[in-house]
Amino acid sequence: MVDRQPAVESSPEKEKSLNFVEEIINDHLASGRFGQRVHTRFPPEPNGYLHIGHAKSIVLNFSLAEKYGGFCNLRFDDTNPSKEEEEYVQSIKEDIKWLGFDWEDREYYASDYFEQLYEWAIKLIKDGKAYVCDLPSDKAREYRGTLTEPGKNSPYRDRSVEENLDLFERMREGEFPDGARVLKAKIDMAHPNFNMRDPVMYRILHARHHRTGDKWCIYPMYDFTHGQSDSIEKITQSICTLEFENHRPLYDWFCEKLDIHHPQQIEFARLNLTYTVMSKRKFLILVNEGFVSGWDDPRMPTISGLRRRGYTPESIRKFCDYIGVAKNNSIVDVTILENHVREHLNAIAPRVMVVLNPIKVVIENYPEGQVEQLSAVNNPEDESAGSRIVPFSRELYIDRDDFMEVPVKNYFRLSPGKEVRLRYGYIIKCDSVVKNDMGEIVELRCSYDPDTLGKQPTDRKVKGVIHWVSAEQALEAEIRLYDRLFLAENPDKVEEGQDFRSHVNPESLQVIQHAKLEPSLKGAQAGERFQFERIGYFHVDQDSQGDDLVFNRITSLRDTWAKIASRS
RNA sequence: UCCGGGAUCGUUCAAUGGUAGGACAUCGGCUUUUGGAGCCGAGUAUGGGGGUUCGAAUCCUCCUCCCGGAACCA
Repeated sequence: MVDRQPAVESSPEKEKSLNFVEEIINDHLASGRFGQRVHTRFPPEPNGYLHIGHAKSIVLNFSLAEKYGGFCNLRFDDTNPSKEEEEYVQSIKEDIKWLGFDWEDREYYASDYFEQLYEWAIKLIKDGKAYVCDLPSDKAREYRGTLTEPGKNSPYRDRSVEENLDLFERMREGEFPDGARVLKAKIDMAHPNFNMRDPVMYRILHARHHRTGDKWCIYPMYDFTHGQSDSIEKITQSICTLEFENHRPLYDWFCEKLDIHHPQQIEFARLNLTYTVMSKRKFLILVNEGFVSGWDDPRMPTISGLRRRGYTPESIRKFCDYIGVAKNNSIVDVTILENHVREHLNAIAPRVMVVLNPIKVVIENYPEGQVEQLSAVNNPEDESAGSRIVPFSRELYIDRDDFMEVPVKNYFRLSPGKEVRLRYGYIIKCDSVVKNDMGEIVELRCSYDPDTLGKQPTDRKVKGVIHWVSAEQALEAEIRLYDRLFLAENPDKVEEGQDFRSHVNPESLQVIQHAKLEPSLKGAQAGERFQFERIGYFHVDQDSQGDDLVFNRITSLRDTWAKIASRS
């Protein structure tokens, strides 16, 4: 494979400091350990959906390859047929593509290496470095020793090479039931690192594999697969998470004993986020017990959940880049993620006016039947986004939050006798309040100042600006207001006898059925994102059917007023 | 308890023997037809003790705390 040109150097005056992985790579480059090559890989097990934590690894591996002009492979670590499925392969590929990365033709599967792995196992047996062990798993556990006591040698440890070869071949032939025998590496039962106490290389598993079918009934373990797969693919830096640190000596042992290309394993801290959980097991509980609607529920930190929520791939990539890579366990504040999507959407999302919780406004001095077409800017951050027309008429809707019968201090929206600016429109004044028998406000009677369209009155200052929708032309839609799934910063921190379930936010989803939308939203397509002015960013959900639109709240706008109001 | 890691503002990442810095969060101000966005400013950190050095977050040493490890999972 030819090397690519490194990505264009960023401006030298703004030199970004290197993370520890880049420092290691630079050392390798300087020493020439792998020539001048950088070749990484992202190695998911196809046994679940990808989440934001995987995104960190994906971004790291692919970006490093790009930065150094190398390559990044996609390799499925599919050595456990009892847990893996084709469905997951597809979703993983889709998620990586959506994030914006391309593995080109380098899509590999550990299962493609099974034959080579088998031959390498034979070699180790012949070299006296592996043996077939008949100890059942519970016995094997006893022989392994404990944290403080060394293990002891299996009684099968000194079988002859011939016997081992014979037994291992018969394991492959399917002569023995699951669990009857394993192939182990002969290392050191007294090693302080458990992974070196004669680790299992192969187990018997009469299970159908999603790619190799029934060809095999013995499957290699992770430790006997991963390093060699890296080796076969001529990987240079094999980047994984911290929990594999203890496996590195074994990774190195196999490469050495097999005398094959030997990549450098480098471990980094996985991503943790506040107010969420990040494990397949917990996702499964959330889905199975109905806390969420599925793996792609917009509250889930899965890639598919974030996608459905409306997050942009750019913002996720930028976030991953921003949080950096290090070895200390950290919990990243989820607001940092939210800020990244806000920042991106602020630049690209068209603005529209939507009233979530409508209250009718009648402008009594505005002619009945008259409709004015007002011009509204699509995106103040992007002049090229142009403008659109919004109809204005005698009857409108405004949000309930934008009116207070008895205003609190510093409230500068609408209240009796007070004025407010209708965004892109006129200044109106609330003259009276209409209530029903229950005392609930059903309507506001107002008057408008015709001389305030596009200009500020000279005799007074009107500070408040609110959004609105013309009643007759309004569209209706379902709006799903998503909030964080957990109320606790760390959902796993619980009282005795409880678990993360007890921290689930019962109000993480609030559905609004008949929100009022400005008519320009007609024809909005699933996947489009908008800023509802003064409210937040919203994504047209796939549940939308033609004119029956469904919007997901991606994230709210920063709400300074809410902050002030909640303080008092 | 054994082995392997880790410890810097509230959070996260820098500073690689030479003024501890940025971002987010917080607080204050300016500006604004989004209480949005933007702009300006403020406060807050080297886990602890010893040592080396003119000088230590950085090197040495002892201690403390946190994380991971005893699947025929990855």
